[in-house]
This record gives sequence, C-alpha cells and structure tokens, in this order.
Amino acid sequence: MFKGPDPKGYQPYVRLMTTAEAMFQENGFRATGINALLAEAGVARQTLYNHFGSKDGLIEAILRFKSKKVLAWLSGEISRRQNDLGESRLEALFNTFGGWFEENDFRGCIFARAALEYPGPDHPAHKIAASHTGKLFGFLDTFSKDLETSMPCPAEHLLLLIEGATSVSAKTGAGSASAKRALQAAEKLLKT
Amino acid sequence: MFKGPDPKGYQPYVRLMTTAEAMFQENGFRATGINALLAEAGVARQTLYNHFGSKDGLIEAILRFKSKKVLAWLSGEISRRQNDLGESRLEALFNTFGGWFEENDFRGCIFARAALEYPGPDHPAHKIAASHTGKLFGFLDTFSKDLETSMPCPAEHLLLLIEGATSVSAKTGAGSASAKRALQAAEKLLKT
DNA sequence: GATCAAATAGACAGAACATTCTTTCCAACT
DNA sequence: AGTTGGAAAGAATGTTCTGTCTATTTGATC
Repeated sequence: MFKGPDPKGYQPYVRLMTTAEAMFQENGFRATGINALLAEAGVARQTLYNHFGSKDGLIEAILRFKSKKVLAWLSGEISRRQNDLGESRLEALFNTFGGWFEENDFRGCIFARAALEYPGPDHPAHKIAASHTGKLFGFLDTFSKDLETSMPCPAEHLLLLIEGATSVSAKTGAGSASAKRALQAAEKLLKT
Repeated sequence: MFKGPDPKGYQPYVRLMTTAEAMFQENGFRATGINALLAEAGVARQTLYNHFGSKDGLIEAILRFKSKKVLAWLSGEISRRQNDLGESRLEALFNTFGGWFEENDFRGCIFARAALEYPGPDHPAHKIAASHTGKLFGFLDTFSKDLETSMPCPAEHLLLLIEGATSVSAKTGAGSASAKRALQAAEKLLKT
C-alpha cells in the first residue's frame, strides 16, 4: 500500500471522496462503517480525521460535492440529449432522470436518503438535502423560463413529478417507466 | 414494572409494536437500537426475540402492519373529508396527505425510508416497501375509477404526484404546500 | 543532507450493537 | 396444590462502531 505524502497532490482525499460517494450511495450512511470505507479506499484512518474531522464531516462533504455534481450533470445531460438525440427540452429533462433510474447500480436519491436517515430538520445532512432540493427547484425554475407555456407554476409541478418518479423508482425498481409517465404528465400540464 | 403473563392478553407484544412504530418513524431503523426500544417499551429483551425472532423480524412486522394501517386510514380519511368537510374526492385525497405532512412529528414516509435504508431489492424490508407502493397504486386505481375523466392513466399520475409531494415535504418541510401544488396539477390533468 | 508536512500502520479505548442465556417470578389452568 | 407458560431482569456474548493516539515512512522543499 502507498505510503508517505501524496506525490500528485490529493490522492488520499480523492480516493476517500470517491469511495465514500460510492458506498454511501450503495448502502446508505449509517450502514457504511468507517472501517469498511477505509479498507475499500486504501486510506489510513487518521487521514480521514485529518481531512474531515469526523464521519459526519465526511458525509457533509459528500453531500455538498454531490449537490454541485448532480446539478452540473443535469444541465450537461439535458443539453447533450437535445443536441445528440434531438429530444425536446422537456423530453431531455425527464429522459435524463429515466436514464439514471435505469443504471444498474441505481439505489435511489442520496439526498432523499440523507433526509430520511437523519430526519431531524436541524441535522446538517438533512439541511444539505433540503438545500439541494431548493437548488434543484431553482434549476427547474430557470429551466422552465425558456419553456413557452401558460402553465401557472411549472417548476413546482416539474419538481413534484421528478421527485415522485425518483421515489417510485427507488422503491419498486420501475426504472425509466416512471420517468416516461412523468414526462407524459408534464406534457399534458404544459399544454394547459 | 409489569411482571408475569399479561392479564389482558398481549400487552408486551402491543407495547413493542407501538413503540417500535413510533421510534422507527421518528429516527429510522438503523438509528433505533434494541436497547433504547426495549427501555422505552418497558419490555424484556427476550420477549422481543420470542415474538419476532430478530430486529429484522420486528421491522418486517412493523412494515406489514403499517401498510394495512395506512391504506385503511387513507380511505377512511378521504371519506371523512368528503362527508364532514364537503371536499371533492380529489381534494380529499390530496388534503389527506397534506394533513399528514402538517403533523408536527412528520418525518417522511416509512416505506420510502425502508427502501432507502435497505436499498438491496432482495432485502425483506425493501420488498415490503415495494409491495406497499403496489398496493397504494391499486388503491389509486380503484379510486380513480369513480373519477370521471378522460385522463389516460390517472392512477400512475396520481401516484407520481403523491410520492413527489411526500418526498419534497420530507426533505424541505414544505408541509401541505406541496400537497396543494400536487392537487393543482392533478386537477389540471383531470380536465384533459 | 536536513527538515517538514502528509500519509501509513496498527494498537487502543469506549461505547453501542444485536443476540443468547440463565434465573426469577407470577398468573392462570389442571 | 402443583404444573406450566409467558414475561421480566439482567448478566454475558462477541461483534462493530467511531474516534484517538503513537510511531513510522515517505516525498517534496530548502
């Protein structure tokens, strides 16, 4: 195993982040022990505490990181689908989520999990989950500005449909089917 | 503390169930330890294992019990709101959920939590969560039969909106506001 | 070559965890 | 009166958990 300071800069930090992201994603926060995490990442125990202070600190870092990553991925993927696949804006939005649901390692939304594993509204992880939902709403709000429609509050409705599809997929493994239904509903609402 | 066999029949079993329901609801499954649970219920350790075999067994029992309870409560509450408050069927449906979101001890849906705390699709708890979603869909399906509409697949859309509102409320504490939005969307979809 | 910061290995503490076990106790039934 | 079954109480199991501490090693910098 590797020893000494990192020649390339932040390898242990990065390895920690990526494995934590993967393991929290796969099994949840409480179910993922520090020991297993460190073994998987090939990182020393102290390194974790030097960087993050505690397991909770690591969780917060992961959630903050993920929030940015998700929003960036979202707008990128939407553009990509519009350009490469010729999908409409709305199609691209829901199909992006549909594609996510179809991934074979899909285990639900990490922010929903954070909010439910730490249900106290004052818990840092819960707060980040709430804040991410706010940012997603903001994204949908500007997203729906370009959407020519007389729909009264498009972002609210889009958020509901997306969250619903995500939740249903996480529970039943319905995959992209629920995203298709959500798209159907959104299209109907748009034409109002 | 109480001793000996139960004069009224199943008090320890019942106390176990009710406290487990409350504590799993409040803090989650993994976060709720057996010791705290037993202390809160005032029940002996062995009694739990005699009745349920394991903590997982207790969790399964709670989820199965809750599934029936929720569906019964749902139809009861809908009828009540129609009769007592003069709400329409659709209003009653969403306002029932809205009322739930407003409860001060609302911490999200216990089935969503089960599915996310035990994300493996083969885990018993996850399966029960999936099955409950199926039953909720069934309920919405018969519910929407009486709903005169040309809406193509009403139950699917209603499920998406309800799940969405529940998920958003659990994360942001939006309360009944998200239920109102969902109702708004459902009404729009209905008129199609 | 010496120094310094960062990472490693691993022991360790202390708590919490689920589960098993034994013993005691009491109420109901025979 | 004696037996039985369910429950209580709590000790003991072994595991896992987070977090701390120490000592060592490494690579980069001066």
